Amino acid sequence: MEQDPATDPVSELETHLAAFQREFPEIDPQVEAIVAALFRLHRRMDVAYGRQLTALGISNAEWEVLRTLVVAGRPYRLGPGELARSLGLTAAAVTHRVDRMVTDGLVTRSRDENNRVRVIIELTDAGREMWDLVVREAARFEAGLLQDLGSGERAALADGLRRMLERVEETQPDAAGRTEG
Amino acid sequence: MEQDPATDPVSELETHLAAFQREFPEIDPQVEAIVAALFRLHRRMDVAYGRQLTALGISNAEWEVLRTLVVAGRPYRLGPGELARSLGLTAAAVTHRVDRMVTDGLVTRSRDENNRVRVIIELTDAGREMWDLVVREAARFEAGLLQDLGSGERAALADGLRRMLERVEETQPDAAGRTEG
DNA sequence: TGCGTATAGTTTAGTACTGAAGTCTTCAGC
DNA sequence: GCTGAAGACTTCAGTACTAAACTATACGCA
Repeated sequence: MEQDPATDPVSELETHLAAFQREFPEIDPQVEAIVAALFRLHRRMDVAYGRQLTALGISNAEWEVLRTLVVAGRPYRLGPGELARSLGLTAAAVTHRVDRMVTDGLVTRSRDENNRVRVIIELTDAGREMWDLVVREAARFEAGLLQDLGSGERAALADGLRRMLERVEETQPDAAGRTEG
Repeated sequence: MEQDPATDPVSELETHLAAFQREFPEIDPQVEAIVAALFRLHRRMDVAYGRQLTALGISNAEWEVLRTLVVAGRPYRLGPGELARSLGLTAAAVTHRVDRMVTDGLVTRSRDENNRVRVIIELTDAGREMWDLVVREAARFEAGLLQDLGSGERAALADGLRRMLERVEETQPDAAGRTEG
């Protein structure tokens, strides 16, 4: 990775973009810059969240389930099938995750007595408290990432991302979004 | 998820943001909007890339290895250790991935005769051709996502993402970035 | 030359996921 | 109220990963 100091790219992102220009000159560098920054940023944030979660004693998988239940609203109950759709997982994976979370006391699993085919996964008080804890930590971290940007710049960023998201949702309609972020 | 039509959010993103405001009113909604859009966009794009790759006959894992070799530049050779660092995987995982890719004819594995501890993973012509094919498809897709945005808007988006990335790299220095995107 | 340590990569054991097969509950039709 | 089909979840078999143990080569130094 050693390079001539005069042209040494400052970041790994620049190295990547330079390599792309070298290998594929006909690709629009601005498009590639946006996509590459987006993927790198996501990756880094994901790693950072993982660390925070580990420090707080839960896994990323458990956190996703907690968040999905909270976003669903009171009384914080969903079936395995609903969870699977929201999380973009198979029902089998949800069965395994919920097994672990019941052991950890974050959720309970019970049969719906009105319709015994259905299973109800419900957030416990401990689960809700864990959620609060994680969200506060994450919000602090996220605010830090954006601290350099003024209100107008944030609005421009949010707008750009939203418009890309609308496009991708049009283009790829059935790729059900897991409740991420 | 049924809601009053008058306030029915148009997208799943808005549902998520509304839920966050409801459950956690003290969080800055603009920050949450940026982070949530970013994660959703990444997820959708990831799914879209996965489909393209499947259609072209390789997996996402194989694609990551091809890209890392190409970005490294001619003669498109790296050792398992370098690949592991770039990809954010363990050396063990690289061993397994390369096993599959050798079978598929995308790369070759050989000993460095000057230093027999080292193993050289080298892109084959077939691997390079596959890379070209994938990049062209991906570039078309990415350009489509950005087609609504003017040059100034793209610059603002790229700038915002880059500044977030710089921040996260400062805050989380050792989370080596895999060569993603 | 030969020993000890460091380095590069592979193998092994264990975890989390997927797709498919299986189990149990409900409901419609007779 | 029995039977068959449909639906919701779980179990099973297989895949890809990680951490840790292992193997083999290289290097420093007497």
